[in-house]
Amino acid sequence: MSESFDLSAFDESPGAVPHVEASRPEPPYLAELNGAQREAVEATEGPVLVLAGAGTGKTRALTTRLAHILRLGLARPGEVLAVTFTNKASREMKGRVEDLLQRPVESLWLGTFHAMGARILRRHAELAGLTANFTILDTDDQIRLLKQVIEAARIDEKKWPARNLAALVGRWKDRGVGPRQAGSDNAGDFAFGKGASLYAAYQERLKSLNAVDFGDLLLHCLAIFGNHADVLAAYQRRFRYILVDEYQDANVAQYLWLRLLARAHHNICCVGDDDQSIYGWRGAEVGNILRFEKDFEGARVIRLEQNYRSTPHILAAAAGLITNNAGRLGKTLWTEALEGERLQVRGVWDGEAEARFVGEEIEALRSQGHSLNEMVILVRAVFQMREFEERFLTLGLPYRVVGGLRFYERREIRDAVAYFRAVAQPADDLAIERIVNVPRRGIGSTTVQAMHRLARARDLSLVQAAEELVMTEELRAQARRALSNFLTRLDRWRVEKTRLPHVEFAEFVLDDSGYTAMWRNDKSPDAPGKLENLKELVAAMDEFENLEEFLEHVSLVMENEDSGTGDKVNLMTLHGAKGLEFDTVFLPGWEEGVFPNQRSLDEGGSNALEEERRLGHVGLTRARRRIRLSFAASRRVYNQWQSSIPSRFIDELPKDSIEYTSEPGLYEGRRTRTLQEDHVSRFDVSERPSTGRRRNRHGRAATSGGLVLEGRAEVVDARESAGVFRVGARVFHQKFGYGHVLSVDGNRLQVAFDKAGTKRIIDSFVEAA
DNA sequence: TAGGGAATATTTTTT
DNA sequence: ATATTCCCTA
Repeated sequence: MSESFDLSAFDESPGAVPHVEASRPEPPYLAELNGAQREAVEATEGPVLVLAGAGTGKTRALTTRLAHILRLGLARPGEVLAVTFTNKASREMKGRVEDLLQRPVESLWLGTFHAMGARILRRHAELAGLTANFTILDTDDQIRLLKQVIEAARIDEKKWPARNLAALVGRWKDRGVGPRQAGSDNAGDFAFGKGASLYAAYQERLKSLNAVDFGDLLLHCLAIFGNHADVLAAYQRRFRYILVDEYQDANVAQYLWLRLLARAHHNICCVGDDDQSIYGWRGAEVGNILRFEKDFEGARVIRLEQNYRSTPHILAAAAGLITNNAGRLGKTLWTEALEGERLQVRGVWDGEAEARFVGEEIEALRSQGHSLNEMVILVRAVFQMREFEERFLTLGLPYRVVGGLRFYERREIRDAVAYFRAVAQPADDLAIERIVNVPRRGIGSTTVQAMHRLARARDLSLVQAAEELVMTEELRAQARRALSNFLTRLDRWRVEKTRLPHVEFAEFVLDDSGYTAMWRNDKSPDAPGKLENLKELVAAMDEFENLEEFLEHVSLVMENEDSGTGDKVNLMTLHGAKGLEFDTVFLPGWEEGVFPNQRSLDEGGSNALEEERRLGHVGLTRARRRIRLSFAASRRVYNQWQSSIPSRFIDELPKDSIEYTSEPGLYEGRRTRTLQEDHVSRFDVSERPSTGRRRNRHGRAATSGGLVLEGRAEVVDARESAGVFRVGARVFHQKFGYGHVLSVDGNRLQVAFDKAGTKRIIDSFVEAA
């Protein structure tokens, strides 16, 4: 990790590499591979493209290849570059390589594109106009900064929101387009063509803050490689072997980065699956995979098609779906597995019924001895998760949300990190701005604005400006005192940073600033959790050498903590599921508009539809044994009921591999006639007399009382039939937990919650406990 | 300056 | 419907 940059070190001849192991008999790991996998491992020299379908052992081939290269002594660990897209994937790869070699492997260049970009950039920061301790901004900081840039240009931020500009800049960066080239690029339709100049201004601001955003990690590398041939040459010589996972997800910037680095040795091996390209929206170019053979002459293409994961029915379903896409490289997955169950496709009335169905299925499987860890619910979008969470809570079914909001994105963590940044990096205005009045210390927006004005006028950092400001008469006495106190504190922290070990320093700053006290005094129900998270953050710091290393980790790697190790059902998005596998996969919400997602279709046309289909393909191929797919006839969106029609993707699944098990009554007795006929009319809500009433169900029905749903008794839940709660009744609330009713006034309850204090609640938000 | 209340957007996916 | 952000008043 801490090797210093030294050009001469790159030139060591491979003769220094020990060849002892090469003469040994065939390593045992090769025997475990099939022919194609083995070919992918042993073809170490020259460009190789491995087209690997889902479940064909692609990660195994890639990790074995890496281990093989090291074992044969073809390169030393420091001479291999292995890039992945996620931190998880790189952790896994490292672990598996070490398992194969049966020893720890250090100094490999193994990590995400962004982490590797950051590593290179830190060594040459000055070539990009930065210093080595530059800050990596996350999306949130980025948007706040862009907002300032927009306002500085006297553009109405309301008409031209910073997030739109962030998206535009992001797209430029994905394509490797710097602010200069952006001008000639016609995509600059932000604020009447001011996009490119705002982009330039933003880059200037970043430089003056000694900061970069995610895209810059690669873009700056590209610029350095372009302007400093010696630096590029050194890396080209260094990386004797390059391995790339999930190549179909590479954007243009990443592609250019790889192409430059691979130019000396051409020993590049990319593994990918064009059918699993699901990140087009953030700049991934399937085209990269298609042109590999052109870019690297004499490239060898190896196909991995034997699937070790799923049953034939599942593979048939996946194939049936994906063949509807045009322009594939084309692979045919096959398996030796036994036939297994057919896919269950179930139509339900609404989202609630869907959650109920999934819950029942899970409980049934569990009672047959299946582990919850082996079940997953894959949704298209996070908002779909809520219904399942609610259902699982009432059932008492343990679950974990994978992905959700990441640890680092939580407010308390961002605040704490901002404190550390403010101390460690004097020019980090964004960090200062974030914490200057958190907790409240009487430094309000008037004061901050004054700081900004002075900083801009004299080209100072915010802290420098503040230091000047307290010397003047500009602020009122009260504000001046407050600001001066803050500056004194900040100074003190800077001193402590050099004296204390970083963990103690962190504790000290959080306490001394009053930040922990702020949460301790906070009565809200999630305050204790925030304190927990802060503790966790500080504890996590222990694993790092110093504060700087920790800050790097936090911006690039920090993920949400493992949500427990127990036996739990998994809940995640389809995107989040890539690379994972489960015995049982639930695929809810296969309706037009939800999946394929309407917004996605609106933005991207037929390309987007194909990407949605690939997403479906990813979902289906996660399953080893069984799939339960469902769609609802109507769903509550915002506060309105919306009818929906089954996803066109359902029609694309081969009939022989499917079994329909829709809810009784849903098709008015015609449910054996199926989904292949015109489904629009079947789901036209106007045909369903109960619709109007259902619409009321979550609105006024509870108060008007006495509604009887003819023939639909099963959907009337306990809450309504019970009418009102009595004083003293135990109740449960989604957010506040358990409590008892203090008073009742129509549908309004006053509830004393065990943890969250006393609240006034509408009765429909609690349920009997 | 702080705090409450109104107005506003949110719901695609993320390194 | 809910969460955040913004604006106004005390």
